[in-house]
Amino acid sequence: MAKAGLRMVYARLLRRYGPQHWWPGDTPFEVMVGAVLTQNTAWVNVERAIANLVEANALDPARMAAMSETRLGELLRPSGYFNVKARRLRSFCRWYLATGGYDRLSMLDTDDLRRQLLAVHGVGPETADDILLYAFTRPVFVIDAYTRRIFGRLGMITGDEDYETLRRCFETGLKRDVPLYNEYHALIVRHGKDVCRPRPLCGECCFARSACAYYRDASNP
DNA sequence: TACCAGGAGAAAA
DNA sequence: TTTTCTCATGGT
Repeated sequence: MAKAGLRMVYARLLRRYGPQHWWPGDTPFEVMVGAVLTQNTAWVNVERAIANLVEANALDPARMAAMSETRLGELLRPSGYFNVKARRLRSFCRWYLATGGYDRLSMLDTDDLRRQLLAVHGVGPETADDILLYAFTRPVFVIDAYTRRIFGRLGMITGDEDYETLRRCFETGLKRDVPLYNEYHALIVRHGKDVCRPRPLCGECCFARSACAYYRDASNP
């Protein structure tokens, strides 16, 4: 993928939306919990589930690991897939405690930490990379559905490449820079929510053609 | 009413 | 190995 194209899209997204100040979460552990809960789920519903955890004084790896899946599922209900996510979060918390928590995990190199995350039940490539970038501040580019849709419509990718292929595309096309990866992914999500929807909701973005007319038209901000 | 949302794992082909 | 199915609440 053309490096100039990647830089151009970033510059235009940043100019249009400004810094997004991601990830919403007060602690690295809360970021990790949010990364699991947001799987195929709107963030507003994740916030409700996290609020339930805080209210129950359960936003803690030891307490979540000790809680029954049924009880944890009740707290996670607003985020959807609550039975699935209760099991995944308990698996994650058991792993997190067994490995010694944040300080010990921070000592691992990025590749090793990524391999360990991917071995946890319920942590796939996107969730692992969310955690690496936003909780451990590692230079890993997160690929999500918005990334595929936006860059597919721009004609820069086909959109059906496998995850690792796309991650390499972005990481080799951009300098290894945590603040850049952080902001770029946040802007992609913002633009995806804003105008680059699955179906046309406004005239700003072309949904009928393979390329995105919005970014082809240099007069747009 | 139908679609969509910051995926992942299991089952089926 | 690749594709399809399942999980679920809440907003638009």
